[in-house]
Amino acid sequence: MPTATRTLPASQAAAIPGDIATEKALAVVAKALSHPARIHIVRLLLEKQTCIGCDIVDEVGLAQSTVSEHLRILKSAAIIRGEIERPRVCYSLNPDSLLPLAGLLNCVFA
Amino acid sequence: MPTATRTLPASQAAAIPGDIATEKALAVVAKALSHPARIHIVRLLLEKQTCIGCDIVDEVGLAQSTVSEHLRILKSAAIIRGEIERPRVCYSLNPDSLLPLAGLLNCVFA
DNA sequence: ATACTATATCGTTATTCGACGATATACGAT
DNA sequence: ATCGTATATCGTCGAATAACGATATAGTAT
Repeated sequence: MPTATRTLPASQAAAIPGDIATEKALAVVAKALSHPARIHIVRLLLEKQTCIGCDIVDEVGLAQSTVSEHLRILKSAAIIRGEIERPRVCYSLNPDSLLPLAGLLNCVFA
Repeated sequence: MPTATRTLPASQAAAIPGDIATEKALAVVAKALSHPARIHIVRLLLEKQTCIGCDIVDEVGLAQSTVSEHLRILKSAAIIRGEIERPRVCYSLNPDSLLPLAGLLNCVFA
């Protein structure tokens, strides 16, 4: 996971992203983050880098099927990735998915 | 973990926010941003600093009652404020409300 | 083969959301 | 007092969400 080349300032300093497609994309990411359990999962992956599903279930404290659904939602927004290691799945963050939203928020504080 | 102390507003740099209350608060802000029309409104206010409601209605292109509801949702998350100037309301961003979410996202890129 | 583990999917239920038109409110102007 | 403007609220409807238990899937171990 090479972090050296992440270009935060460049992508953020730019103009406020304006087109409809971008707004929809931002809304999709925000919606994926719009539940406490999913925030919890993101925070967990931020701390641990990677985590297998069953540990996430324990940590979140909801039914396995419910957590699986939250993971599916995060995956469908590309916020996390799941690498299959049967019978487990090893989850990790995909920071790129958060860049547009981070960019918008940084515009607020620019 | 993240070692970062980028110099944005000081309140962002800290550790990953952990407690349940914070997670709920983050989810509330994310949910308020989880609709394209509301992203549009935020972006608009970012560009224009302030904007009266009827101009937002024109810009967003949904029914007045629908836009009013979106404004209500943004207001209830404290993302925007509405200053009454009868018969208008002058809306503006409240950046403070976005700090926690911006902080979390910045942790991702730290 | 059988059993166990981890995960995903299905079916159901209650709740919330998003959109709209219609109506209410509050003010300034005529 | 009536009209016009800007905004908020109400009522409704269909769609989406969140939660769960039950079940299916796919691998590993015995």
